[in-house]
Amino acid sequence: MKSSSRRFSEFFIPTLKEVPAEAEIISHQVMLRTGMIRKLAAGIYSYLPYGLMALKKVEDIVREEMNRAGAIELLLPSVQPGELWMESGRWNYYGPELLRFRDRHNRESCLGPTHEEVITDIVRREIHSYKQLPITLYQIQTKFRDEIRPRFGIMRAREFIMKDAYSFDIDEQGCNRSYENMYRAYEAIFRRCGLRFRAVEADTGPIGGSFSHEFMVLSDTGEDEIVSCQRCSYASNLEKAEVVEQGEKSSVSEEERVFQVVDTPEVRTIEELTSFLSIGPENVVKTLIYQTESEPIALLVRGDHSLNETKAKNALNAEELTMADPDTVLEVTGAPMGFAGAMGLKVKVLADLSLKGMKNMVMGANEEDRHVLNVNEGRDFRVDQYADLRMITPEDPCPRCGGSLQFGKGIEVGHVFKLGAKYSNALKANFLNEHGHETPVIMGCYGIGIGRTVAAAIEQCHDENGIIFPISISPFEVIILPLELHESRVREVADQLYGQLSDNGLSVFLDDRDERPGYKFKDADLLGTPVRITVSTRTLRKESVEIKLRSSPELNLIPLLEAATVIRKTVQSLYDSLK
RNA sequence: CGGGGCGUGGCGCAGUCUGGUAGCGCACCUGCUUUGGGAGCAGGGAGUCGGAGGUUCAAAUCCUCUCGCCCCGACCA
Repeated sequence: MKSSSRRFSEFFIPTLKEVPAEAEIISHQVMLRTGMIRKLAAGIYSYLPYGLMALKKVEDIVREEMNRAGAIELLLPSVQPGELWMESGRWNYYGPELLRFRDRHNRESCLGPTHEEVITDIVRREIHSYKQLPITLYQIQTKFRDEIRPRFGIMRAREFIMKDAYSFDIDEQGCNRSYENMYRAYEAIFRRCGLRFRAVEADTGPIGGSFSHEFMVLSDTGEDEIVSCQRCSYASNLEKAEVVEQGEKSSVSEEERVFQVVDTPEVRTIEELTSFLSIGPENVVKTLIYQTESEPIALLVRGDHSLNETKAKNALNAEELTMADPDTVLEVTGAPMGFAGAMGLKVKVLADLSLKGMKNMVMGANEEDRHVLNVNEGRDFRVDQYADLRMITPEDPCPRCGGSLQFGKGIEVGHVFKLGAKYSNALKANFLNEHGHETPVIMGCYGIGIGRTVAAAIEQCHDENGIIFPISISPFEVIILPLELHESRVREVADQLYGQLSDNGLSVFLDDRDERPGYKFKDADLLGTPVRITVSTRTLRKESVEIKLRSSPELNLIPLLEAATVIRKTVQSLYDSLK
């Protein structure tokens, strides 16, 4: 008998009737109610048996697809020496998210939030020749990131399980192939998990690297905003989405009018300004004073646009970018916040492309309670550099094909990066190429949040009664509910079916608790097992059992003699639908 | 870290303003009845009221400090 089959009475699934107050989103609520997880501390969870089973289902799919793609599994330590992080330069860069401590010998250590350093260390020690490349290594392991604010249960925990893979190639072309290969494996993985997802272009963040895609599960509870093209396959994280400036703006051909200062008492925001002056926000230049790690700078965007800090950071090549505090604003502009303008600024000025050539704009006068009208670049202020600095809007066209864009939310469950030689250079992971030259290995890295994938699946597949598991990640494939345990025939048939299906390799959950029918139905719905079999005196009167899919309200009777076969086929067809 | 909120049997909450025997629903245990959508009756067990200090004849309740958790923001796979 397959060991994954279980009897409720001999298993441990502590279900909850009421929703714990701490849970906000559906997946968190339902994972607590089904007894999948329990919280130990903020962002730290115990996985109870039912939750662990779901995690393992996802892990198994990930392993199969990674192995199929030629990746090789290993397991790296979670405690890592600080030394290695100092060598890569991330000891200082990573910040408080990296949980650091000293061991008894007073050696700096940390809990691994990711494993580029460790894996690169292995490769630098063991790989010396192009003949050993390419290679892709992966692990499924617990990570720790000391998040400022963990939330949504397992969705954004401090301790979490992640599959991380790292590819090593002799050159860029090879790395691109490895990247492609992983990208395709990811598509296969999430498809098999029964998820509606989209791969989007993304910023690389602190992991670094040259380009990257995020795999987003489409869900309104997602924390990331994504845009996708309705016509072509373009999809992107909102913060990464390029804006293509199209055509000439109406005001570009205008005559430059006479510069004019106006009194605007207590008018600070764009809304206040546009209603005070009765103009449209597109005629206003927003002057934002920011602070990088080295200097204050001014960023200009149009009044109806918002600044994309990621783009600004990249355009400036800055490591840090934060809104300047009121004192800095006063120092740079000579005015309190709300009246900043670009005229006469000593700091570097970057402007969004949409402002290029715009005439007779309105901006702050760098003087309290004053704005200026008819401001023109060149004549009245200077721009050091034009760049794509703003957030894309629903009015903007697709940067690839010009089609219209759709905005939505997503949960990031996977991320693939092309790292290039960032870590191999820092850690001197070199090999000898076929010409005998020492060359850095070219790396890629690829993560999947295992727990987050389970949570995202629940977020996407549920109804008011509980989970509707895609069969591929459901802890059990079939749940059997014998309704009247005191009836020996009911119990016998249920037991027999349980044994028979289990022997056939199905994972079956037998609810053999002496509970009333309603209670069992509710729990079965909560747990979300795809196929439900009910055995009762009523069904046995017709020498049948009842079959119902969790995903459909339809009830059907199947004759006892055919039951096992029909159930097997039903399960199989559910798997087939995920291919 | 800034703003807001909450800590009272396992879970969900009332009681705190106005100090005076610690309560309700669910869950749990025993018995009987009940059995197709979270049963009924009867009986029962279970709480340092987050912690420390203080005020008071008397503190869940008032004061001070502290810890934990949740939400919003900044941050982030």
